[in-house]
Amino acid sequence: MPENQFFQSAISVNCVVFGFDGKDLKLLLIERELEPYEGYLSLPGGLVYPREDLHAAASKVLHSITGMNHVYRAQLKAFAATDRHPFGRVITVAYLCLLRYLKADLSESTFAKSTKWYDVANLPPLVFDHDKIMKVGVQRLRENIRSRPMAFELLNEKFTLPELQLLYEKILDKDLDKRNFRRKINYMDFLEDTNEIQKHKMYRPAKLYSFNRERYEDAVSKGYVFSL
Amino acid sequence: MPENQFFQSAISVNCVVFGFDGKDLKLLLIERELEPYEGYLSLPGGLVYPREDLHAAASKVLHSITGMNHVYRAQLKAFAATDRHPFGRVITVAYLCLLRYLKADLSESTFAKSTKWYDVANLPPLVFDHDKIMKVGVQRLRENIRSRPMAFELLNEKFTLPELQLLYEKILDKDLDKRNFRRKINYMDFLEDTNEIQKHKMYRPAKLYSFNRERYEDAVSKGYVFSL
DNA sequence: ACAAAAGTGTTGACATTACACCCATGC
DNA sequence: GCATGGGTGTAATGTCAACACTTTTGT
Repeated sequence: MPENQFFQSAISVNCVVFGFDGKDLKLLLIERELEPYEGYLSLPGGLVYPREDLHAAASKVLHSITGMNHVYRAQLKAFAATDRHPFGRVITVAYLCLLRYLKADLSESTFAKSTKWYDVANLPPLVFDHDKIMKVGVQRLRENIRSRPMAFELLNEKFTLPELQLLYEKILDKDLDKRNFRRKINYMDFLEDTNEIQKHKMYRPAKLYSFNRERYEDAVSKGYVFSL
Repeated sequence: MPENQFFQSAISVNCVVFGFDGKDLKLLLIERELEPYEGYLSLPGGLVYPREDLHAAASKVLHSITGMNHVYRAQLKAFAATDRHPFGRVITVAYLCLLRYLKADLSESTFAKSTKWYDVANLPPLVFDHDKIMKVGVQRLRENIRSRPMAFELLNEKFTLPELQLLYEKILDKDLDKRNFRRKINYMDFLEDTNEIQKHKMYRPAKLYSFNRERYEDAVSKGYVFSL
């Protein structure tokens, strides 16, 4: 017998969505189309239906604003301050999401007035407690990027080592030594030289590499631990 | 205007409570006094009142079963499978809790038939998805114990180095080298020799140390990172 | 004096840092 | 041929792992 005072909360998901445009780390934000705070900037998210799974709800949000499926997402943290939402008790579970910047189609978004990428280094204020959520997301990304192969989710399937290094530098907010960085890369035999090179550059083009997930998983099962 | 179909969920907290008896890593479990699953073993927890904060709810649970306040607790993860509770949609936020084994008074518990410590290495089955939650807790403890000063929450204010080392060995489930372990300890000047020694031992007694949190925080603010 | 666990340093292997020049391309 | 960023090795330093004996206590 449910005690009714308890079954009166709502559950939502919010996505801290990172992208990389080749120069800066970006965060995907929407201009809210619904009350409360219509027109203000917010993390993408939505209420979770009574019979809906959280991962599925996060996927739905991501699909609706980017047109993409199977995007990397990991649970970040639950935020449940009693006063975080004006309509009542809404507990939100935040997800850390990574996707390939260029593949996101931001035009077909249905529940936002606009969906845009913003520089993580220079973010506008957000509604509710989304500033706090975003900060936890940035910190988690920073903590995990060196011990997990997350960066490859943000780059194209084929990427160059200068791109990879710059991404690490932007996330960690510090410069890395090119030769030391590349030495570590060379130990990773799941990073494959595609024998292709970049085109349309005004200077020496870089080699293109790809991340072979099967070989990575195989190495992990043999005790390998990622470290960059 | 709230859409009512959304405001029908309940929020609960569950605590993965670790202790250390000097020999083995322990988990605190209760025998449920309420339906569903009355009499079965479960993580301590409870529903969160509409105007109650999650941290406060976790504190309340911990106080009610141990008589202790100000116990270490950190949010672990939210669990929200649609079918995890027979009475309806109940999202639970799990907390990782650490406390001093001997200080817990398990006699005065009000909402459980019994509250007992169980060996983490040899646990009975638990209700709902609590097995899964417990496993995430054990894994998180393992991941974090080397990079955060968490072990001192599990030991008495004054502890010996053999105790500390054994605790690490139980959590990491591997033997550590005594001399290498102690060398790292010696670098930590926030671990203070109390100039006292153990008593009532049939062999050479060990020195007692204490963790000076102020000095630790001070070192952290100067860029120190804990590592053991 | 014996049993049991506490306490103590050195060495070699490995990983990390610092550092400067030549190379390939488009214009 | 020049401007631009891509690509490459080595030496010094710091960190980590392996290893055995002496000390202190209670009985």
